Amino acid sequence: MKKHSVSEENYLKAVYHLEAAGERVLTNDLARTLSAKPASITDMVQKLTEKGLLDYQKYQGVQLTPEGRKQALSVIRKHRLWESFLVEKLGFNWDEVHEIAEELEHISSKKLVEKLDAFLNFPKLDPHGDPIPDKNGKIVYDQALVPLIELPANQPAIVMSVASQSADFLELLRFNNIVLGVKLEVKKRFDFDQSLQIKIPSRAAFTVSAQMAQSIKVKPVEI
Amino acid sequence: MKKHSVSEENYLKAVYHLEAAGERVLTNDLARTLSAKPASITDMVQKLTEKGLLDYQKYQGVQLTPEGRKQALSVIRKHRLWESFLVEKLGFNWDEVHEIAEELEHISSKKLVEKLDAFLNFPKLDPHGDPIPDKNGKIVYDQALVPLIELPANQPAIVMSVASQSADFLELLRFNNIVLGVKLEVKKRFDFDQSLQIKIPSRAAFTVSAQMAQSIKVKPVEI
DNA sequence: AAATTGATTTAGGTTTGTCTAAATAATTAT
DNA sequence: ATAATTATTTAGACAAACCTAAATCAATTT
Repeated sequence: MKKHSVSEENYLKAVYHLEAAGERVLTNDLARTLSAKPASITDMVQKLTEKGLLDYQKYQGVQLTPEGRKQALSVIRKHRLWESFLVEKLGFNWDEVHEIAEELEHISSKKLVEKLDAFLNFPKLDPHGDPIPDKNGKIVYDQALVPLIELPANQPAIVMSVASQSADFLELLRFNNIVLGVKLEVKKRFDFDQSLQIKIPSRAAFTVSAQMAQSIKVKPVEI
Repeated sequence: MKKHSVSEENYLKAVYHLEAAGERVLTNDLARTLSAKPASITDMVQKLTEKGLLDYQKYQGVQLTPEGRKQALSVIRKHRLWESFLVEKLGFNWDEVHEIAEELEHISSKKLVEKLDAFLNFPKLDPHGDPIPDKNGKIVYDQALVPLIELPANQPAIVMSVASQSADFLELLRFNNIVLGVKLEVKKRFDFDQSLQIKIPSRAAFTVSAQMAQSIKVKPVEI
């Protein structure tokens, strides 16, 4: 288990996240998420395939090998632990930690990660509600989570997680005072643009776009 | 105030540490501390001179410019704050934090550094007894420190700082149970090899080499 | 089935930070 | 003062990770 460059780690992480959406990951998708040109992606995935971390086939995109997935999960583990540290211990807001964690996740010391984990009391979720893989890469998803867009009307639910870390998205969340743990209900859905009217107890109702509602994960609760 | 590459930061740091010893810093000295070939040093110091961080003159070595010194101190500040964090909060031993801090010192967020500083309660010294520059690069040296080798016999003193982070050096310190804050006296000096016999209260006396005694900084105390 | 469009790959180039080998300057010893 | 030694610089090369432009493959439309 040697160490990889920052770039290599970012490629593995990107493939991991894109794979979640389904089948093989295409060059162009990687180009978009990594902000690089498709030609550069081809170079790099070939290199990572030679190292046994990806399985690449011309024109057919890539897949993580078991070893590649293990590496990706290790980076994601570090990212989420550092985010937890920044919020829990240093008092950052949850919408300003992603960029910093993008740097911290590449610090290599294994011992550091384990000590950090212990210092944080072995958290299961990061500040955005995403699960933190354990040291063996095991990751526990909450099966009960659904995107807000799929929540039936008048079914109370708790906001558990958000599926994007983009600054624009988090800004809008904050504008609407949506934080993890808040309880809400869908009051109305507008077929025209799929937008939803949302009610949070003791606040005025407001609407969110379909795009927003897609990225907010909630857990329905008993009535 | 733009950001610099990891390599550039390491060059500035190396020049800063070597400058402490006296006048201009020579290519070969940098080659040694940075583990690079002299030819590579020449290239890089030329580049840093063009950026206004170093003042380089052919065959005459380099000096930090005010801007270069400011950058170097910023990196050193981060290094020492992270070392403090690793020891104080994560429970590392002082002899295992240097390598990790070499990576952490290059994390760029200014806000992170200030929050970390506050979290640690604005420490003045790092775990090795070295002063931590403040956010303006101001650094307070304890004028009363002398190398153990210069301590007169039978003059009690407190170990305040060590002038090397090498693993071999720290291992030997540990072997002799020398930690920061410990009180000791020189009992005898052997002219043959300049080695010293040291006594620490309630422990058997032991000897240290001149090389060791050079790197241990102590503060004499009243009798 | 041919043509157009879009995705992907290839070929060749750039920058950063390193290297080796050869040339030159500075220093030290004779 | 000259020779030998050591330090430094120059020149040319290389790997990593990116780029642009051109070529090729795949998918879709007509």
